[in-house]
Amino acid sequence: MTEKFERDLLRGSLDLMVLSVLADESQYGYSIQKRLNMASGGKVKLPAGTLYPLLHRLESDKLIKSRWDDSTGRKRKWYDLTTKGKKRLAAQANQWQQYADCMTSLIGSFIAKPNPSG
Amino acid sequence: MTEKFERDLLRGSLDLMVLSVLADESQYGYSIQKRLNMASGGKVKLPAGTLYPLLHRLESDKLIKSRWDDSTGRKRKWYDLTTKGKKRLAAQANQWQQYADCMTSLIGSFIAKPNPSG
DNA sequence: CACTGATATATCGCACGGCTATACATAGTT
DNA sequence: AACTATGTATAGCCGTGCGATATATCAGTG
Repeated sequence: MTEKFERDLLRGSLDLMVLSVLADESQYGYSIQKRLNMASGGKVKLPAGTLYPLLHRLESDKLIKSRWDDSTGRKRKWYDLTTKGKKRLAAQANQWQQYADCMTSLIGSFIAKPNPSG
Repeated sequence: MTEKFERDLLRGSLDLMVLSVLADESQYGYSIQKRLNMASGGKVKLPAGTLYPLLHRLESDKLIKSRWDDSTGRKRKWYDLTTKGKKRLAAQANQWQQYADCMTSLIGSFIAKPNPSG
């Protein structure tokens, strides 16, 4: 039943989502994909064609850093937040909250007119 | 002090904002621009190059309909929600709320770890 | 051994939409 | 005349989510 969110809705918040997951602990691409899917109740289904370019972008922006590791049997590229990434995460989270509050009040002020009859 | 929201953050919700404003009463482009700016506390500053193409898109999608009127002295293009637009507005508002709730819990679950020490 | 499906990463190129720049017209003020 | 606010419009740039595609390993099954 759970539908995917529309692409435009995700735009601008995918970075924040990925940064958030990495705040918890080291992750590799595939695990990020699974965790976001789980944590969102199946609403966030990041295709590989979205995820990997995104990770490359975050890394080139020095927000995350990577290391290859195959000591666990599987060859995986692990990611961690940099100091810059942690700051960005805090800023983005704060900014998103402001945005969400703004949207909610905006929608409410025009749609949900107070009902005078109780 | 009030900063503009980033473009990617707005993406996917601008339609909803405009639809919301029109739910209140008939508006023309310029008035929509001003009302969104006021209602958001200066956070939403829609450039004309964003607003008018957006309105044209909504109209070609039959979500709003327009009429020119210069009886008030100024030549303005007034917009109203269509029936389809009202349905879309309700659906979009609902979808946005789900998305916002999801994002909030998602961010919270990874960042704000519960503090065991109280 | 062959086949299937999950795991794991990567890139190409399309589609879409917000925004800058630019344009044009009218009304009111200095 | 000049300037500002009002009012609408379009061309083209640019970033990014995504489908399609490619490649490789591992586990389980027939």
